[in-house]
Amino acid sequence: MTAKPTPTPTPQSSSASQSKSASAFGAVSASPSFPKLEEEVLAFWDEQQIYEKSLARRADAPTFVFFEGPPTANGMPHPGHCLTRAIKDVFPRYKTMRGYRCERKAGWDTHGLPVEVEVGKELGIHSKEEIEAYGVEPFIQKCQQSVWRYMREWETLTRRLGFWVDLKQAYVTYHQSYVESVWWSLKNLFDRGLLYQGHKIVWWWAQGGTALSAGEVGQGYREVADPSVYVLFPLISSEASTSKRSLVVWTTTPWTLPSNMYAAVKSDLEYAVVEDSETGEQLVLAAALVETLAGKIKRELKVVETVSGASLVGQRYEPPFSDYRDRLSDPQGSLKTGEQEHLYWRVVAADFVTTDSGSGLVHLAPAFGEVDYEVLAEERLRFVESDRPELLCAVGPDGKFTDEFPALKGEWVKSTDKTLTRQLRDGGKLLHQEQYLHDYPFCWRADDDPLIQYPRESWFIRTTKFRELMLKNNSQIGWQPEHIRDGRFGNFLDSNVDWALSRERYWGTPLPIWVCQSTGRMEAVCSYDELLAKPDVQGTEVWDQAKKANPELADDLRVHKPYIDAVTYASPFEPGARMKRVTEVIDCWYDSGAMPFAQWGWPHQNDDRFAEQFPADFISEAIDQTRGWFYSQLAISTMLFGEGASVDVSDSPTPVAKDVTGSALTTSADQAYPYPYRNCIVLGLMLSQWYEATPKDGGAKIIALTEEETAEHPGMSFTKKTGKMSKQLRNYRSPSEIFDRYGADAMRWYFFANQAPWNSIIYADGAIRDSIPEFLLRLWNTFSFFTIYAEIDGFDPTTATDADEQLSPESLASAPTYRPVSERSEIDRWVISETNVAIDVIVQRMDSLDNYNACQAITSLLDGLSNWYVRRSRDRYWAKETQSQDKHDAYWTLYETLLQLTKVIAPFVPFLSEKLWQELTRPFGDRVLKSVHLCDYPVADTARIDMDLSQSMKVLREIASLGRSARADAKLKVRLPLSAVEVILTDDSQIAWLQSHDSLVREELNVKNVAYTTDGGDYVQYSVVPNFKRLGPKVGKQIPVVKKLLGEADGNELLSQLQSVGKVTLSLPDGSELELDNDDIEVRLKAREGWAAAQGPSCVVVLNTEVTDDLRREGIAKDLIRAIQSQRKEINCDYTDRIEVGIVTQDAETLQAIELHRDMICEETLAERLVVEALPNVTPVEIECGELFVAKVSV
RNA sequence: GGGCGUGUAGCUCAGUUGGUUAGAGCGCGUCGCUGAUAACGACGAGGUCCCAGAUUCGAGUUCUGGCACGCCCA
Repeated sequence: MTAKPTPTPTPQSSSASQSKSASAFGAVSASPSFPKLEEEVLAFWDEQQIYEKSLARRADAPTFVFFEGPPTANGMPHPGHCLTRAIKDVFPRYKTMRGYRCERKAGWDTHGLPVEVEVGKELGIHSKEEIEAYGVEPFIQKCQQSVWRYMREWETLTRRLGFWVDLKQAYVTYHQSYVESVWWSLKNLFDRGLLYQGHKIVWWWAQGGTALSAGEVGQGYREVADPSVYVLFPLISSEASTSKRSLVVWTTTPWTLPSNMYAAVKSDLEYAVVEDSETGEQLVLAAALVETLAGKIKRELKVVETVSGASLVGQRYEPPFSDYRDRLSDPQGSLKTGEQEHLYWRVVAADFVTTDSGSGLVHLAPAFGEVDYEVLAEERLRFVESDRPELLCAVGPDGKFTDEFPALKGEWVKSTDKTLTRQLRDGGKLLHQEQYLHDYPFCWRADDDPLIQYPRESWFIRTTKFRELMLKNNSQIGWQPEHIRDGRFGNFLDSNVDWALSRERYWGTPLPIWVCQSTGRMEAVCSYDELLAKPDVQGTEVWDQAKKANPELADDLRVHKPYIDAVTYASPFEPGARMKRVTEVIDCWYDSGAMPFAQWGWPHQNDDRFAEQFPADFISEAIDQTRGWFYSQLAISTMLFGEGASVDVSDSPTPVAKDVTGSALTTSADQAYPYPYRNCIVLGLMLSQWYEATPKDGGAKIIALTEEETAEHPGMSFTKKTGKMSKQLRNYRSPSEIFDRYGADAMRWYFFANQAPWNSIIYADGAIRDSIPEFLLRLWNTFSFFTIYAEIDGFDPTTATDADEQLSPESLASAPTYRPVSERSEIDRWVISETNVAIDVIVQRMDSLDNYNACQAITSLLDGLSNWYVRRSRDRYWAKETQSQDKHDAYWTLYETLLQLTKVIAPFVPFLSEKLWQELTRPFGDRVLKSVHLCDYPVADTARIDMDLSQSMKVLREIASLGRSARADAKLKVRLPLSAVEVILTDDSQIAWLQSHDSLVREELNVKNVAYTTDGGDYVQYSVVPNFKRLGPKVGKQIPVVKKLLGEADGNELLSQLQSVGKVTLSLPDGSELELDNDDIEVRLKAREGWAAAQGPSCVVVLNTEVTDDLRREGIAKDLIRAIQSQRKEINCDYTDRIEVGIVTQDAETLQAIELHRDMICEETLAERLVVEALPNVTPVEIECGELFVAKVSV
């Protein structure tokens, strides 16, 4: 093994001969503060407008279209938002470097109930009445202001994370131009007959006076105990003789009983008439539930007869509360068949009735249940139009009983269960009562308010008409992961129902429909100007006055409530009548879905921008957006621009949008599917991981985010938890704190490199911290190593006079010291080959939107560079001769590789890469691009890829690894030289190459000689196994036999047969013979017992364990060198400081070692003098064999 | 109740078209290195691939049925 030379040259020669470039790279901190570095980079980007420049460079390039799904800036961002924004950043950055123009327009979702709730909290008000009392005008003004409250937080996060997006040009959903785009689209739908009004049973927040979307309802489910009552509905018998008989009807919502209309059975279910042993009454219920009920009421129920459900249908009963019956007197109506039937209080058939719980008879109050309502709808169809049953509803929109149920008028229904139950009991109509645990929705913003189902008049979009088109669209979208297409999203589209569009709220896009106050006929309006152009417009002064009173008022508010409601005009449908707007605003999901065109204010403006920026090539959000933004976008775009849209338009009887605006609507219908986004990465949800302890005194829970933090609470026992991030629990670190502690790159890298993005990610604080040494610091160390020696040796890349502004590898070739790669050493060619292989993989993966595997390739490249290339090349940088070609090669190779790597990682860790770029290109000054983000992404140079070399090096690394393993087993430390190792391989294909490049192995393993052979009979046992992949298809069922035969045969024998004849022949039990060639079988090695050996997949490494005196003394010398080097550091020697060394020892062999290896010791440690006595005025350190004195020599 | 997804080492996760020795990082243990050093490296231990069936010469991978968890919807 060659001695490890010291860093050279001397300080004098260094500064003298290389003064020009010696400071070229500058000093690099060994332990950088990444957060601080990132702040500097941010300032640099701002100052130099790098983002703007990166776009400008691609002004004429093909587009890569990205849509920003607008976040609702209605709360503080948490780590989950960082993931979304990081993914949204990495691909546009990558595509930009790959030569595309990728604009990134930010956007904000500003409308909706969440904002209203937030403002309500601030004002201390809750219900719609309170808002009305406060005043709609000041209320929506507050809403508009509130939206900006968290915006700064979001902008700070966005910037600090390095998410490049144009915040200055952000689209905002309440802006007039945006609202008018939405109006245009709604008018289009209206004119095509796709907007209609209907009844809908909705989940209703009575206190807030609004319906909640399915998503909102879903957020509020929690388990509660509700009363479960079995109520008797006495049947009205036509035969007076039969004894009293009642239906047993079950419900968990007693408050709906006053509005009862029917009782439902299932036709094909068996029902039993039983006699109550106690009262003698006859009860009707599902036969399957008789025993259960008997158990509950602890009475015997004797079955009198059984009947089918169908036979019960049509029987009439007395409703549990008689108010309606008293008032309506149990009317009859004419069926379409001509017969008469009672409108209410009959048994009807319904498929949803089960015997899972209850009694098999279900109370129907169609006002308060969607399925109940459907039954009513069917019933109505049986009657002639003038005689249909009305919807009975004794509850007002405020959730309180109305005049229809005078007994409890004005009472909040959910608190009347007890009273009602008592009344039933008093009336002898309550058979049984118990508590029932089930999930029930509450208002997600007002925890204490249970929701009720309630009928509302609502506007719908006929999306069901577009189901097939949406599915077709969906089928063409590149979903990541793919199962979204046919799974969650596909199923959702499959079961599409019409979009309930309207909201009876205040802060939202107003529904642009005006109604004739006389005829009720309607028309839609697509812009404010169109409205103003209507005949005899009145009411605009309301806005004018508000603006006059408060000039600060945003002009955008004029298209909002209440101002827009004041605007009326003359009805085109009847002379003298006025047109007045409907009162509703729309679902803010519609706003977000309109974003592809509304962000440009299209079609009222920006035809060209829209044409160019639609559809998107790439969008990404978390999986909760499946029914949100992913759907709203797809639905709206399909309806407006999809196949057949223009046909619908031309068929429309009323003037359509394109005539009003002059914009061509049909551009889209020509475009190919898919709409409106081609690719979508669906991110998993982010969970948190933390440690939790509950104090014994029952105080508040203590939350620790890392294991270390738990130590701050001695005596507490913490349990590790994984779950949702919770604002209340504060079980996650705020993004800004993460940035301050670890930096944005650390977080980004963790997100990109640790799991496929669609998995739910468990955010663990420690995991982000860990990504620093794993990747960032390792890269930094490699870079720092380079600068230290480049500095010392005065490596000057600017001698490449033709270097281009991106320092591409080709252009560096102009340097006089630059040799073609093919002429450089194996290890240089290897690392360059590996780099190009990695680039090839990374580009492929990133083009497929696969950041995870791209990062894997980066990690393994960095590992090769740091743990093999640099480690094995250190001697070359330390070599004395500063101008040797080998040294030049080493620098150029490392420099190039670092440059390439810097570009490769730029989209992932934009800060660190920027810093590296600045440092690496510093010698070139203004000749190179200011930012790595302005560079082109590297492209693999296939000419530099050498797969054979790559394969051989892999074996070499395996040999080194096995050698170390064998040393460890034999307890022979690496510092002790050994005379030889023998490497036994299965075949000779790589021996020649290995032999000619064995210095790496000799150095790595600290051995004098390496021998390679395929003939290792003494050391190893051979065994032969089938190559299943190849033989499987060939011999099929014989495989187990072949395997057995090969296993039983003598491996060494088979091998020699194979080597001499090129094949082996097996005699199978069935008498046939099977010939196997080299590729059909696989030779395996196993080290024999008794040798210091280790085996790997392709070879066995055997150590010669004989330690001669010479070897032992050399080992001692190396131990001494180590001790001296360590002491050099201890006394703060500079790299090039000279020292003198004294060693005091009684050990004769150590003294011999010193004499024998004096030169090597001095050379390696830069010792000018080495004596075997104490040095005066120097504090000694203990070493194994005595005392060591090291002192700096003053110059 | 329905849909979708997940289940692999102590932890967090990979695992391409089925191929017989299931991988990485962290953590742990042992050792090494000591001028890339508040770092780093090597080696090692650690697995019933959730369970049960089926298909197949061969299943972590395909199919069926369970179980557990998560999300979405009722």
